[in-house]
Amino acid sequence: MNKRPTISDVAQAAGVSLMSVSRAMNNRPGLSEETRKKILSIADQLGYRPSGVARALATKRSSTVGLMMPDVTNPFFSQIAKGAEDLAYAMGYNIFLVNTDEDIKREIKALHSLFEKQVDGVILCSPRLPFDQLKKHIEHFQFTALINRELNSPRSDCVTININDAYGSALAIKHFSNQGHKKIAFLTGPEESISRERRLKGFIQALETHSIPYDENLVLPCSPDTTGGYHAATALLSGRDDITAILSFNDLVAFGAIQACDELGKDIPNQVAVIGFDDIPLASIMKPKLSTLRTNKRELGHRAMQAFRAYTNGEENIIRQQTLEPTLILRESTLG
Amino acid sequence: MNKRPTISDVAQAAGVSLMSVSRAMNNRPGLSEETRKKILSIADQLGYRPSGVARALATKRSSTVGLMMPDVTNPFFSQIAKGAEDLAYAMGYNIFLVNTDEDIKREIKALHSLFEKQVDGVILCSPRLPFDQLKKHIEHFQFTALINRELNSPRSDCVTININDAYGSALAIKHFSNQGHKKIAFLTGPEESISRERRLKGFIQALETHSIPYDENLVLPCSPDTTGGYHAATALLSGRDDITAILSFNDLVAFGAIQACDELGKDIPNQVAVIGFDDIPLASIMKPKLSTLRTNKRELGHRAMQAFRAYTNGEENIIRQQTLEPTLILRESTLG
DNA sequence: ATAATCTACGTTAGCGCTAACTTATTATGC
DNA sequence: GCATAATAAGTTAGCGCTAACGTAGATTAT
Repeated sequence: MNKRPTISDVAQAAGVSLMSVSRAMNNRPGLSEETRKKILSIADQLGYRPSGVARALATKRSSTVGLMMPDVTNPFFSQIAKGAEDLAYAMGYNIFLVNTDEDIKREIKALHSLFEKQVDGVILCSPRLPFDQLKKHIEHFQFTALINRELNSPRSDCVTININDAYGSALAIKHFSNQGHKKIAFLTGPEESISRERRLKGFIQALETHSIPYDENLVLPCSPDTTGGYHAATALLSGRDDITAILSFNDLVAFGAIQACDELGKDIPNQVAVIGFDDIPLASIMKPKLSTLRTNKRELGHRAMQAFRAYTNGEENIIRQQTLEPTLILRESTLG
Repeated sequence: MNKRPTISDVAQAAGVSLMSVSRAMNNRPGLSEETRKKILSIADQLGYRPSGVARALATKRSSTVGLMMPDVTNPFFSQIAKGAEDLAYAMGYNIFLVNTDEDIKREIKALHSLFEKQVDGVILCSPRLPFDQLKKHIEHFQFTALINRELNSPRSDCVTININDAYGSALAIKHFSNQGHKKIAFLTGPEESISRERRLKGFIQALETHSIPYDENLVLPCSPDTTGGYHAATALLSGRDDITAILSFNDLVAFGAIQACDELGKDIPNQVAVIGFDDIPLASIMKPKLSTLRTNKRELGHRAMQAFRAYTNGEENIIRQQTLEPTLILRESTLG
């Protein structure tokens, strides 16, 4: 690795001042076409690329965005990452990816590290941080997009983008009810999850709407993966035949539940109907094909970056609270 | 957002010089415990966090690594990302994630942007770039880990980490052969893929080893997802019953192939046996549970960061060419 | 013809930090 | 008790870039 050429190397080679090179590289006015071309050609020859670090220090803009999420490995989040990165790429921004593993301590460290890196904005997916702390951190960043989390006090530099979780639950219960289900279980995902809370609220309310009595024994928390769904469903369904429908925190949990049903000899959908959440790519490949509440995950990431772009462009009418509506996709894991 | 406090703000508030603050923040010698504590407490009070940008400019180290991959959405790559990010986190590094969408132009732009951001090293997953260009880019970086790609000319600042693809194919063919299969198809994945090439080579050689004639009509490229597998398998299997085994480029392709078999009324594994590649989390959830060549994806990312750490620590004996061996996991999609 | 404006540059200072050197003070050796 | 060394600081310069301002010469206005 040779020494990296700097702007002065280019300036010297071209026989011009630093500023002329800077202007040429940034495509700014104040140069004749001739000089500009000469500088750019020499820069190219030398393999010169401006130092983003020096530029960031001088301009106080790093062209960098932080993306914090529990786990990229989870299809839900990797899709968000993709949606965000796609637009970031188009904007000439780079993305810092940080996983938190649902660990609050790690979340705090992640926020600190992003702050030190002087990102121009952050996208925080499902932050678990208590409200007060979260708020304090947000204040440090120039711009924040909160995915899957509300903010009670509106800020001009913070946008929230949420799935309408309660509505999703309602859609599922409505369908279950229409199909005549009375004993509907809910595998809720992790107890600290915000989505869980909202979905549970929607679940309970929808039951009421459809005059189905709420039985708290049918509501079980679980880890948000196949194992969690498997264990929870096994615990729930063993030795009883009255539960005929399961709403699951996400598709992975649903898969786990289906596996449990399988082992317990319960036919899906005839003995137990299952609805998932997310519609990950494999939902339509599984057997039975999974009925699920589809959410546009790419769109979540995309919207976050769009809001960031709007904010940095100084646009006025940024929608501070955005909600994406899930849609119920009926496949083979439900009746009808 | 208030103005971010700088090192001078802390120095002034503490009544010490800049260097004392710097030393305190970096935990360097040359300070009494008393002063150190005072400085740290004042820094904390002010909410001071050193500017990574300024530090990077001064030290020429950004504590940042670039991670380039075709698509985070693909479970194979997201696991690599996780493995890398985990160790990066432990090292106090941040990761720039860049997707290339298998697009060479985008790959080049990604490398440029990472170079501008002055990453301390890059991890390149399955780069599609022609060899000469790739080499030229690598020379610009202080350290490069190549995942899923070889480098003919060894460099002290470049490590390659590969799956033993040919061996994987061989394991699959051996098993198929032991089960009496004679007509074995291979859905190879994208034609430009390096893995495809290596697996195909292993496939052909293994056939020879087991005295099975090679029939190029049984080898079909496909996009590396369920759709690709579905279409390829449909094209391959329609109107013929002689093909009894399919090796698939990855698990998604295998799922697609299984779906195709399903629709063609072919029983798995009795009429057609299927082996995938990767062992993504859902492979053991699918019905039938997928037999597959497991590769430790987390380990790939982890090793890349380990090599980076070793390199930056100035360690001598870094293994420049690492190979991970796949293992054949037999489940329900194969006989036996 | 002279002032006013514009074009195409150049100069200077500073972004926030640290490496490398310098200085004052205290501890140690003989 | 005095030289020597160690400790705990401080000072200076510079990392590579750009914002802001400066300037010479050409162009336009009056």
